[in-house]
Amino acid sequence: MQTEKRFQEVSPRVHFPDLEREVMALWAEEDTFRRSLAHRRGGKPFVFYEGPPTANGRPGTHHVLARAFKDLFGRYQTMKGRYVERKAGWDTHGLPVELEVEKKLGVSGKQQIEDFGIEEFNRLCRESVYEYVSDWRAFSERMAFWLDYDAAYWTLDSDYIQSVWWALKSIWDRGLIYKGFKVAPYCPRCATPLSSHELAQGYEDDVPDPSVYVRFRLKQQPNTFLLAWTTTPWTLPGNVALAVGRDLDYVLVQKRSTGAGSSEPVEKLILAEARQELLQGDYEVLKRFTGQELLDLDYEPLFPYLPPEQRAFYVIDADFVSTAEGTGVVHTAAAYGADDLRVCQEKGIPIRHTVDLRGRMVPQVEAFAGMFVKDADPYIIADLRERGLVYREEQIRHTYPFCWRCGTPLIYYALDSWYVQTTAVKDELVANNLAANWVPAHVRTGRMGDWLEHNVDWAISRTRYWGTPLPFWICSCGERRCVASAEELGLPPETDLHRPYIDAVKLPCRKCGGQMERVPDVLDGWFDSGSMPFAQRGYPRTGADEFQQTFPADFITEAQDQTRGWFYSLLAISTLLFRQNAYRNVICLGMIVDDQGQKMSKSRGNILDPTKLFDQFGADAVRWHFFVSPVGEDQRLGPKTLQNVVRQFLLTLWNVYSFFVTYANIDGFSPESPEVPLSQRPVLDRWLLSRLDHLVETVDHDLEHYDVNGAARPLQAFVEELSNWYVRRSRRRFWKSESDADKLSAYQTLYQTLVSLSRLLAPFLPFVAESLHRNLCAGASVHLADFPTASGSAQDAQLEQEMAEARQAVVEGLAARDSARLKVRQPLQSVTLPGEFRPELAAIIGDELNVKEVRSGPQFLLDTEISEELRLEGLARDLIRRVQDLRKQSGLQIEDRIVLFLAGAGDWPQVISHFGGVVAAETLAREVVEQRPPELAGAEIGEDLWIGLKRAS
RNA sequence: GGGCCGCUAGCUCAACUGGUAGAGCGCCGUGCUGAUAACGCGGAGGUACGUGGUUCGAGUCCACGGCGGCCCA
Repeated sequence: MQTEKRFQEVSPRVHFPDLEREVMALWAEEDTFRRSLAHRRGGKPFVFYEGPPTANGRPGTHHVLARAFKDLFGRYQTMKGRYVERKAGWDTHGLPVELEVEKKLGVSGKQQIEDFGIEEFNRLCRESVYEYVSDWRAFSERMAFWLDYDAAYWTLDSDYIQSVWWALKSIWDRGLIYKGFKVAPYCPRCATPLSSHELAQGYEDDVPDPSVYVRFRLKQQPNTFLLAWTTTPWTLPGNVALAVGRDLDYVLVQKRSTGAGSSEPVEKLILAEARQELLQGDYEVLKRFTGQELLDLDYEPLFPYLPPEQRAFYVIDADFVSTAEGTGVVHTAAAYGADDLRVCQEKGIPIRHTVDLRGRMVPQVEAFAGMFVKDADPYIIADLRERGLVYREEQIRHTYPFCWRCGTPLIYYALDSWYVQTTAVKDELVANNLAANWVPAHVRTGRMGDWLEHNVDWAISRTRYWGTPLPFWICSCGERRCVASAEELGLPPETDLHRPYIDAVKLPCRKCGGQMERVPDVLDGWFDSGSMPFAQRGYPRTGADEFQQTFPADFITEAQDQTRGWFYSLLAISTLLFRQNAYRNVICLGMIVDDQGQKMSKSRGNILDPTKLFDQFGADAVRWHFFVSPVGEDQRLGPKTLQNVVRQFLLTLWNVYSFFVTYANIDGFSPESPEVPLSQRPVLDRWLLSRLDHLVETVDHDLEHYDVNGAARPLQAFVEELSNWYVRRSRRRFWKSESDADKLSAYQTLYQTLVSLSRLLAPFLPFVAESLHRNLCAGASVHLADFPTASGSAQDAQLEQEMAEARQAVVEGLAARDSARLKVRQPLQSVTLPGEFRPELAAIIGDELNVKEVRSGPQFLLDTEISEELRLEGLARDLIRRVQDLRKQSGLQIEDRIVLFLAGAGDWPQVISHFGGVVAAETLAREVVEQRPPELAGAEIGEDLWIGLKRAS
């Protein structure tokens, strides 16, 4: 072996964030990502779809989770030889962007936006999107998420929009797009529906509202009334039905007569048996029955304002009826409740408004026309009271939503909405979902399957400004048309297709020759992102080949809140257009919660800033934490957890590596040295290589099957074994003076292990693995390397088993020493172990336990007798220990040779004469001199011994 | 109100299909160290969210309830 340093010196004290920045610089300089792509060009594609983050707001720690998983498989499959195109994408449309611009402008609500001007408003929305993109890119690069940003797709591009239009047109042509109503929380002052996100911001507790129990007279039994309850009397003029539960129990009751004589017939009331407590007075139950018997009974409308076009004003069955509150008979106003609307649509009951878009009663509701809904409440109650239809009235306090902008009480209101009739393909959706491999498996039939079982039509329109404009044109004659491209409108393909420009485009009506106008709504942003498999190619106008080669995806991953989001929109659109799912494998990740298990939110102030985590612990540490934590479950994350990852795993790995480099340089180890055949390597090496081969097998298999925990946890366990058993047991082999086959075998084994390990770890820890690999492999990037493959031939299950038994024997031996209060430095004569150990393992056991002989016998027995010879040897080992300390204190290098000076009395001369050679060998002393030179500092050990040393020249 | 997931040591989490509850961190004692931000051995620490049930046997299967998370209503 030569003495030149083959490997760059590695400090055991490493600062991972700094290391990562150095690696990033290297990647930038060498363009490693592109080279990794070019390297595999022509390989079988592995198709990954990037679920586009909303380019609005800064990245959070939950984004690290998803991006770590995305990156893991991209790198792994690349190393397996696949070509993994990783096209970035940006979700650029939607309400969050609009709200941000509203905030910037200090305007709120649709009226103010329109006053401000849609053109300028949308221009600012577009601008706002670009502001965050550089943040996102820097963040992603910092965590080593390799993605092709230069080829990113943008949902706001004209090409993208036209692909989406084409998709809508295809669905339109199948007859699966229709216009209907959708009930949404609505602010009558702002004249706008609110998203669930906005809704959540405006709830107030203890809001007073009227609570009214109303009599509905049965047509066939004018003396019998159904009792129904409402807290929104303004919806009563819109009543069209009463809902009961088919299987709930009801009673017919009558007040006990207080005496004879009254000629007035006594009224009978119907309500749920469980709700009788609300009755005022002494009632007797005349009859009990289930809701089934009430179905189809007609009742008298409370008001005459809605002459029915079809059957209405009768008792219907509904699954949402409960007896938790109210009467078990639910007043149903088709246009003012989501349940109401749904059940009326199912029953064919007509849906008509009694309230206009400003929240005022329409003219047809004569007595209350023009009143604001909340103002109309007392008048409506009074009207009913006068007619004897109010059974009971009071006030309640409950939680009620208000507009987060203006404080106006919200109402639930049916608005025109465009739908995709996904229920028409429900069976296909279910089947296509079942064809996908879900991780964790339960999501497939659980969360996702359940959602599909309860599938409702997809409301795709939004009455907003910044989004893909709906390509629907309507004529006053009723003719409707869907457009699939700019060309169809006579516009160049690169035209900005956003509002307001598109609003100005009128089309001639093919039917009546009149002018068709565009439906002013924009598209639900989920339709944008769910269209990405083809829209990112501009398909079908462009990119047909690329699309066909990259559909469906082999793999996607996002967090579980995407079940109803992207996971669904991809599935729904692909099913409608291509009759299959858009992805084959999907990992559904959990949410990030703080170390208290609470959701992270700005208002709680428990948000973890990922860049701070990267600066403190490094991105690899954060990534690794996610890979070993249970996939698909909530992830608790705090600084302590990450500190643990660094100390326990990353530093352990690093120190093994640093150890290797230190000694390999001292010894001039060359990776090209002729290989010691496996069969000739010592047992420890054969054991490690067997473990390694098993590890390769496990990691490869589990990554192939998307089992990230299954791959990461054994890696962590291996590093622990490597450090705390293999290296610990092998240290002497590395730093002994002679260069023999044993030493070479140790170097070759550890080198081979570290190289394989760095390749195994590359997808998980791209920075650390790169740093190791480059130094070990003459500057070659690990991300251009092949993933290790298990040979099988190195595996020796028998040996692994025996080693496990040997380690167990060591554990027991050390425990026995401890309870006999015999410190380990004191040699003992023998230990007797049950079972046979091959000599090499027996030697290891003897060394660990510091005993001269390892015998086999019927049971465990530690010989605790200390002979004079053993006692002196124990002193010798004390001496060695002292000298080593002094070496270290004196700042000597590990390989420095010394001259050792000893001056001792009592036992020491005898120790030196018996064991001086051993002491010299262990402490790298060229000579041992029994004198105390006055110029040497040295150290007094107890009363009888002085030691000193100097570097040998 | 509904669906899914989780609840195991102070904390973070394991335990293949039912078979004596484990690890890491933290704590205490001790040993070892040219062994690293260490490592070894020993110890303290558990009514497994609760209640019922199935079973020779339940952390594991079933039912009901509680708490947390996500989604839907």
